[in-house]
Amino acid sequence: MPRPKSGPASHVRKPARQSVSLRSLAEHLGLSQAAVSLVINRSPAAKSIPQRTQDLIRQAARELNYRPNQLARSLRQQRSYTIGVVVPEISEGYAALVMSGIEDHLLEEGYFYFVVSHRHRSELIEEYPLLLQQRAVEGLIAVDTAFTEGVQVPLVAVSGHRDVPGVTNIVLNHSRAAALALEHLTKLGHREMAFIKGQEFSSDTAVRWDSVREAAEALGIQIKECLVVQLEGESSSPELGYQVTKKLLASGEPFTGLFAFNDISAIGAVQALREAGRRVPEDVSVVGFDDIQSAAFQNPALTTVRQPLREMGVIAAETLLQRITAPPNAPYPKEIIVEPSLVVRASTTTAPGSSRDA
Amino acid sequence: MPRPKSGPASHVRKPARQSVSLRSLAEHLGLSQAAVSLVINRSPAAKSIPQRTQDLIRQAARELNYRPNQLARSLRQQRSYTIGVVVPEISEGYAALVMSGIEDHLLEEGYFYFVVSHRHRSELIEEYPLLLQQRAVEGLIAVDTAFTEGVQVPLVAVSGHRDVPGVTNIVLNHSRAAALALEHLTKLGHREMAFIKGQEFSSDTAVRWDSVREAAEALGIQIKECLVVQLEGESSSPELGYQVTKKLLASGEPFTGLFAFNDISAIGAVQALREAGRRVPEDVSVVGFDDIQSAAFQNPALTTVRQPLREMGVIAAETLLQRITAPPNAPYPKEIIVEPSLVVRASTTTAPGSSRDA
DNA sequence: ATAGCATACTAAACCGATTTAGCGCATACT
DNA sequence: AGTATGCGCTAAATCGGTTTAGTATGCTAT
Repeated sequence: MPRPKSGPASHVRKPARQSVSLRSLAEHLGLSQAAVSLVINRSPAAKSIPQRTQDLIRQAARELNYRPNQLARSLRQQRSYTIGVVVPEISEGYAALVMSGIEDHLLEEGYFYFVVSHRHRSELIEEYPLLLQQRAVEGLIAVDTAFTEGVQVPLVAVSGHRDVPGVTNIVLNHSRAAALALEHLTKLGHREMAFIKGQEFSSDTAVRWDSVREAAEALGIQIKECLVVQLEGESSSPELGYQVTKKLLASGEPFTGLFAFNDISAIGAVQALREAGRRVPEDVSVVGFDDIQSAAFQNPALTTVRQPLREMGVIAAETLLQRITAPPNAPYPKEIIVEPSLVVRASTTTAPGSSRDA
Repeated sequence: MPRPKSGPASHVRKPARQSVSLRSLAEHLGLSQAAVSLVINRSPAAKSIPQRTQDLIRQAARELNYRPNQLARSLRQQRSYTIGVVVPEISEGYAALVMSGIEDHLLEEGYFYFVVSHRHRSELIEEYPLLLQQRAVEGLIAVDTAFTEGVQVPLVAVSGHRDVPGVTNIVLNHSRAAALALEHLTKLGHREMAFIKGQEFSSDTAVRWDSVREAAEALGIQIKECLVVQLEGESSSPELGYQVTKKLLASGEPFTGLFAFNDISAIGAVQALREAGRRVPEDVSVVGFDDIQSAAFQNPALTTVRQPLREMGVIAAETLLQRITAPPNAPYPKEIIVEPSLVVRASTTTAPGSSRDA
């Protein structure tokens, strides 16, 4: 249970009182706490305090190395300058990239953030937003995670939520993403295509699959049921893609193109294909999704549909801070759509025999 | 400047007062705040309060969905149950693995943590520990980051610090790590070896290099200056390893084994070798370092010296919490050594011609 | 002379909890 | 009768700041 223990361990140590408090600083100066506080915060109310006194106060603060306690300040001001970030896991790949975008913007603006990962355990998904709000976060960013209720602060979701009032969704243009991948493969002459769907619990799975079907239809490609597999399990290792690709191969149904749910599974797929004696890309072209850092350094380098993950993190942070500082009933965006792009690398090429066919 | 703006934006919204406070709950019950607090926290002092009243209090708390404000609690108790984690960057690979270990243990124990990344900018390395302490963190974990001063709370460093009083270092047994790699290569018959050293700023660079030299000497291997290159630049992309390996190849000096500073650079190295027409592992065996998740899914799968990064994160968190709850002047470990292991995969094999030679 | 005003501050409330000392009453004991 | 003990609570201090209302003083204007 992730809950502060009321009486932890044997020795609860009383940490040394903060060395220099506002009170001690004020006493040192022979002034009131109020005066010191006003000056230090450059409050407009300090305008009647003469420059000389202000200088003395600031100098003393510097010399004694005074640093106001943020806990106290937050309590009084009802502003914590803190937000909560909820991710499925702190993985290589997806979450790390989004987080680095979030961090960039937040820290620049003077906010700090808590990170929690729920590893798809539903009791944690319920509990964490509450725990974070107890810690006075001013807003939440959910990465690929859907909350059902209990969120009273502004919430921005990076791919995950649907139409819940109060949340701003940052979503990829999935139609375009699917079209990019399938157009690329068809242009290369591929007709027999296999697909790896995402796990049931991943919020992108359904939308993405719908988009794939639409794009396929638009391009006149028929999707064969036996060439569709679905990732299972919570790990984020290529192992999952490896497993389902074996299934795909076992079906005996021929295919020359493979569109994976993400780069991680594409990497596993490549391995399985190779073990089965299929060369990538000569025999099978593989397209991944996300463009995580290591996609470019696979062998062969992975062709993939790029999600601007870092930017999505930045946008999430920006939007959240805007919502936090906006007046209570101000309108806010329900959805922000970001565009994918196709990154063509070495894992795709013309379909076997297609140059003759054409 | 990462510093809270005193008057941010135009509309500073006064967030809705916390819906139900201790005060309102107590009023609702017609009891004092003290009584309610004692019962809710299961304080021993509540023993004189009859069960019936306790039940009423707890029931009301549940019904009104009372959740104590942690800010207020922390201020009063001088315990924030919060720690700060400082990393060079929120990358795929190293930091992500360590962080996931840290998170695992911390959240289990009811602690939350702030993450900050400094991207090797020295003013941030100085500023962040102070900023975190202003936010009342009870301890710090520094990942591959050396603080010079200003840390007044327990500090645990995961590879990075040296001999500073007050810090617990979690360090890899570098001698053993170097020995593992070089013994493996020599057993495979390699004599001509190239090395990629870490960046100047990486705290592991120096120790690791010393260990490599010692191990080489012990094995009777001569290290040629022209076969030693050093990573440069702050990015954590394989690009860096790619660049320096080109230099290595340009020197014209022959080599059949390559020991890289980390997996990321090893991946770049493989790419450079392959572009130069050298097959891996047939012509050159490559050993990486770290065993990041994607190492296993490279092609060829990377042989590497594994650092137990996740475990190091767990140990760091455990040690830190122990130090936090220990009495003020209790002794604490200065150094905790963790053991590397060699993970043999497909990027190393017997040296060209060595089977005939033997 | 005195109202009016600016200057240079301070007192005290407040944020939302925790925690110590102690009060009033009933019962038990000496 | 007087004192001790236990019960069932409460008052009030406290954590370390922020912020509003106000006070004392001196000066100017009428």
